[in-house]
Amino acid sequence: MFFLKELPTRQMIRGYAEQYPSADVDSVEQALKMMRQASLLVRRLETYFSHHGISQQRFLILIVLDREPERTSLLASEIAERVDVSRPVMTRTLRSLVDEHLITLSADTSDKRAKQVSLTEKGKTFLAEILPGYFSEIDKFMKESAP
Amino acid sequence: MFFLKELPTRQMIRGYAEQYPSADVDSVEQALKMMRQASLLVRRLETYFSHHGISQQRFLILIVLDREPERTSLLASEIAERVDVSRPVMTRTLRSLVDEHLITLSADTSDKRAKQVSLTEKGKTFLAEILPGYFSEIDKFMKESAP
DNA sequence: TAAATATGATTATCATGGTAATCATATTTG
DNA sequence: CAAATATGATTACCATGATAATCATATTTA
Repeated sequence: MFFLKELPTRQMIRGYAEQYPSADVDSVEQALKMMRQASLLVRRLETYFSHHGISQQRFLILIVLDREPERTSLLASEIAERVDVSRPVMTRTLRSLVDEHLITLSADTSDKRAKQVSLTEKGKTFLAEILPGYFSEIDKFMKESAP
Repeated sequence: MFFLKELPTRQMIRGYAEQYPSADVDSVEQALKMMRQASLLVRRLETYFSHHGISQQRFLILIVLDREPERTSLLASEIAERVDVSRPVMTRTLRSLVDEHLITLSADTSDKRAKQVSLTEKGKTFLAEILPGYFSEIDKFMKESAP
């Protein structure tokens, strides 16, 4: 992440922009601000999650499973693709969710390599409990940092 | 980080917003987009840095040292404060920068606990080499993701 | 000033991100 | 159809974030 408090000055960006005339000082400055803001929000949300014994990554997996109305399960690789995280990370994170009984894994009937992942009832309930607070944390953050 | 590809739908956010009327659907949606965008940019920059044998964190330390015109060194704790990262992370990262001869550490004369951190000539040169590419990566990213 | 508290840095430990390599099974292709 | 290739999942290993505890030294306070 990117927590730098004092961003590079416009002056400094301009100095480098001179060497690379295509670089737009405003858009670089905007990008740096965006990374800082997003990092602060992620940190805030991680704190929220930690108070509920979960993490952003585990939360996103639950969300992705819950959001699939026409399917009762997804492959681990499908979740990794949607959450956009590497498969080894997925393997590890799914294990921790199984340990907490928030999801279950089952063998795929047509592909012996694959694993189907489903939300448990506990997982659904838990998600429903923490989601309002999640949105409310985001909302609070945005109101605080508004100009 | 936050890489979720398909963000929660407005519909879904609205559902939770109903329970928490203070939550503004637009600002929540904007926040989710911001986290995703920033995460993608951070990932892009980490790739850039890895091609140069450095990391975002190590880079930011060099930047902070370089940006202090009236001082030749900063305390480790001052850098941690500016980069907004925990001190144990700072200790570890400074060690790797020393190993690569990009900074030097020296004892503080007035406080025996403290360590002064300075950029080496190699550190200054290296920073000057990678900075233009850094800004240009950001600029490219912003142009790509512009509407 | 002696005791209590605070601070700079570090160590130990844990969580979570990544890539490379591997295993098992599917799929494609010669 | 056998060999080559691709894919789902995992293991091993490394980087980087955090907190708690510790050590040494400063500073405050009783």
